[in-house]
Amino acid sequence: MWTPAAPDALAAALLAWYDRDRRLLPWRAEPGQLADPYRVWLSEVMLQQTTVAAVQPYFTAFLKRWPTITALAAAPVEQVMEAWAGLGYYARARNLHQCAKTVAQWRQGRFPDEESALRQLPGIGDYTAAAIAAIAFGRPAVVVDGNVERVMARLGAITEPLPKVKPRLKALAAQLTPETRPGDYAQAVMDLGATICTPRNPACGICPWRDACAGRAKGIEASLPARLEKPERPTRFGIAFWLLAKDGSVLLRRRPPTGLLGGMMEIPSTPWRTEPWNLDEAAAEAPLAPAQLRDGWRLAPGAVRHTFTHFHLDLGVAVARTGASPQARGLWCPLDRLDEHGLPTLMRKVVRHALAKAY
DNA sequence: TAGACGTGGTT
DNA sequence: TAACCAAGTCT
Repeated sequence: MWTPAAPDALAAALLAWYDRDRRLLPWRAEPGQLADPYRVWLSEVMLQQTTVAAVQPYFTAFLKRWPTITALAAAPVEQVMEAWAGLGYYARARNLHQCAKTVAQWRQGRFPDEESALRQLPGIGDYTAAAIAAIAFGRPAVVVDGNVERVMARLGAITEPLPKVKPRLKALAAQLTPETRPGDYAQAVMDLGATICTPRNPACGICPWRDACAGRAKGIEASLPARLEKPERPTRFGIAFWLLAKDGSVLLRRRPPTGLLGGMMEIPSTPWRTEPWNLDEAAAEAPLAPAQLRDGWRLAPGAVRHTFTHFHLDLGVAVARTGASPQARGLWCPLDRLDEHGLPTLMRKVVRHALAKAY
């Protein structure tokens, strides 16, 4: 296995680059300082599989609304879900709130300062536990995210594919992790991956590790890390029901607490299945029986296309009107108050489609 | 353990 | 345009 000739020198070079070129982000402390654990935790959870640009406004809004972990713990989970709407991976919001309650109730609002204890909290896995231990508590934890995996694969010219090669990449990362300023070091490697050692067109010419990089020396850096082929994404079909009451409100419903878009509000719809639906067949799944509708269901032209991690969704929108606001499983919501429910992006697309095509 | 789990920017 | 993939975790 390839090993760096002088790991200490590499870490030092990276820290020097970081001190000069680091990005200014609202959750970061000054170089050499430890950051507030609450901010570190909140930002790291938001940053899971999510870009810095997407996270920034949410981080600011959360911190303003819930300045401490105790305040967050005291909030109803529905409000946390609503504030998270649009960020994706909604189990994170539920776990975030559960974690806040646990730390507030059992630890007086103070996070554990060790990786192993952090790892026990909901929503905190290997990466996040190491990141909090390093960045908020100065522990020399080995922080490995997608950036670090890419940087290590290139630095060591490691060509075996992910995910099998993860342990090797972590072992290399461990060799390089310094005892001094481990939090700054962790953020520096991730910054390096995000800004220089990028997935495509890495800027090797300005990389502080260019002279040590075995991948660059072999000219194979752009192809690393290798990955196993992913199965292709199937397409699923559904029909959403845009049901308008006489007073102009529409019917919403809350999804089950776990699973896809778990706990979020939605426009009711048929199940999402592999076969397309025809309107008559779909109407049997509607939240209101045909007898209670003024006319029948009418299919709006076009459809909403949305891509999830593991499938494409083709969602038609059926429209109908009804009398007053009859009993239905769900919540009648005035059109101008839809925002207050924190609809996930897919459901915002359905709203936009209905408003554009159905009036 | 491999699949479920969102979204938006980039190419 | 469609594929790729980003500061992962959970089951």
